[in-house]
Amino acid sequence: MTSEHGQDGEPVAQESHELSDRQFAAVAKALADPRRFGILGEIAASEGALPCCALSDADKVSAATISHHIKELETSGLIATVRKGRFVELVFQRTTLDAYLRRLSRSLSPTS
Amino acid sequence: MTSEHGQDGEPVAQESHELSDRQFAAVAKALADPRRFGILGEIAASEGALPCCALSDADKVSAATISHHIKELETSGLIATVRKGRFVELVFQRTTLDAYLRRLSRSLSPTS
DNA sequence: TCGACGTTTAGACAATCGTCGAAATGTTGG
DNA sequence: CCAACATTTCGACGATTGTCTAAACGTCGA
Repeated sequence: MTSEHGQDGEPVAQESHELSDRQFAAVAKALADPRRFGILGEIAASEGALPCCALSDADKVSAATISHHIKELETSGLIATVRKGRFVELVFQRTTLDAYLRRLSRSLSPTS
Repeated sequence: MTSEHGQDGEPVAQESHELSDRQFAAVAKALADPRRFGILGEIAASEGALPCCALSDADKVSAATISHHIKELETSGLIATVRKGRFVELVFQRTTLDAYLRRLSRSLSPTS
């Protein structure tokens, strides 16, 4: 599953557009856990793609926990996943992060 | 105005510098709850200061809950509180938000 | 084919979280 | 002084979360 997880028919898009309220909340929540943020940082650093098992956290927590965090990052739109045989490539979605930063700035700016 | 109150003994006070790892995590967590983010938005909107009881959420949840969120926002450094008689003035700390945005951008940028 | 490997799912558990009501604290005005 | 008000603290509750183990799934190589 390389796409998203909308549940009420509202698709969770990852264009350079604005984030829906739901996706904005999902991104904020995804960034709130230090371990998850660390994983995201690693994915963002290795621009391109890397499999789950290459994450440095892979030997700090169980595979199930990694999978859980990956799913949450994907649901929020911060990363995309691409199956490559046995592996799953993790791709950072910078557009989502940028949209989050924009909305955060905008919705807390004095002229809002 | 740009320098924090010199001799108050207020807990969290930081310049427009970098956030510590702990404060970065605290800000991320503080922003992760929609209601708390809404409260922060209201505080940021009324640039200057407003008391807790003036928050629009004040009639949606109990006073205890408001107080809890206020404390979390204050602990993270996103707002400051100033007692004004019976009231507590809430002051948005834009420098903290800006520092958070900067660190978020920087730590997820390709050249990190 | 079969077994090893990467990943996901299911189920469970403790910790944390958002919320509440009630009581306490502190402050102002009559 | 006292009553009303703003806020905080306390203790509790259900929901969510991060984590685990065990099992299942899917894919490759020998």
